[in-house]
Amino acid sequence: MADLVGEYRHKLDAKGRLSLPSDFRKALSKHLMVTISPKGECLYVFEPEGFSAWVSSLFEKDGGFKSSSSKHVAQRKLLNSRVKPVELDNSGRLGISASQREAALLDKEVVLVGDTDHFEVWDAKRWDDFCATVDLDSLFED
Amino acid sequence: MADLVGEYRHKLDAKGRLSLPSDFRKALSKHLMVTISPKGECLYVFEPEGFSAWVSSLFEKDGGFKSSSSKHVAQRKLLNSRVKPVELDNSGRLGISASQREAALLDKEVVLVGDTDHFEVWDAKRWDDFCATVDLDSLFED
DNA sequence: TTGCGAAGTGGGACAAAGTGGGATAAAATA
DNA sequence: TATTTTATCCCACTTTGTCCCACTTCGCAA
Repeated sequence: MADLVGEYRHKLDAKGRLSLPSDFRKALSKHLMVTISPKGECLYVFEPEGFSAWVSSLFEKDGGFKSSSSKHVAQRKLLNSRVKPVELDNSGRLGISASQREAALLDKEVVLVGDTDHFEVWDAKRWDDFCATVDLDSLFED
Repeated sequence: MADLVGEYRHKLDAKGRLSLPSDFRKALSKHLMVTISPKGECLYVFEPEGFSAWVSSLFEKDGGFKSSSSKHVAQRKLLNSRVKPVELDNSGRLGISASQREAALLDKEVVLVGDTDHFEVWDAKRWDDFCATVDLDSLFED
């Protein structure tokens, strides 16, 4: 699979359609999974296998504990309920449902952010605010 | 079989009919099995094979204990008594009996939740309450 | 600069999905 | 049997999504 990187500022049209950067389009298949990020601040877009792998990875941290506990069953159910399969149209756009747009507060101006195995869709202003909170300088201090 | 995911808000009409999301309809046959969830908080909808597999799976956890014990016989009997076969009508809707509607406290506003091999039917408010109790943040703590 | 193709955007026309309700047939009650 | 009730079938309305085409912008090359 791909290695998605970069930030792209695109527009969501009146019908909720979002055209992907051509780099993303080349790296991904036409079948994608869109889900609300766990904290609800943006949307994640995966390929189907990537989504499954991501969910699984969330449950492997507790040292191999299998998903039998009722807490994990509920978490898994919620994660699965929030994902929606979508297909790209003939112009390479994906339709984002009204409920998902609302959940991530997406307006017209959005930012697509590559993050290795998936990309994220942010409201432009929200993304700018997020960037402002990240302190890169501390990486270079001694 | 299918891989049912996603959350869909639909309405139960005055006759107790429920239209399925087209994604579910594509993934399932017209013959379905509706049963009250063990805890009674919603309905489960399976394909016939899926229902059988689910019941069987419930009895495999006790470390290979076969269903010979009278307790298991009774449990199996009860589970089978609570399931009702239904067929989709020509518009892709399934009729939910009055008794099952009551059991799961289904009113007009319901939520269909995909969960891999089956989907669940929740009263909308009840589902929202359930979601609110699930803590996803703990999956991301270290 | 001009021409060309690819990328991003917008919108109209049509089809499908979800919903509601009336008419008819089957079942239940008296 | 007559009457009420329940369920099934069919049609219709409204909304949403899909498909297709067109316009614009940008970059690259002749």
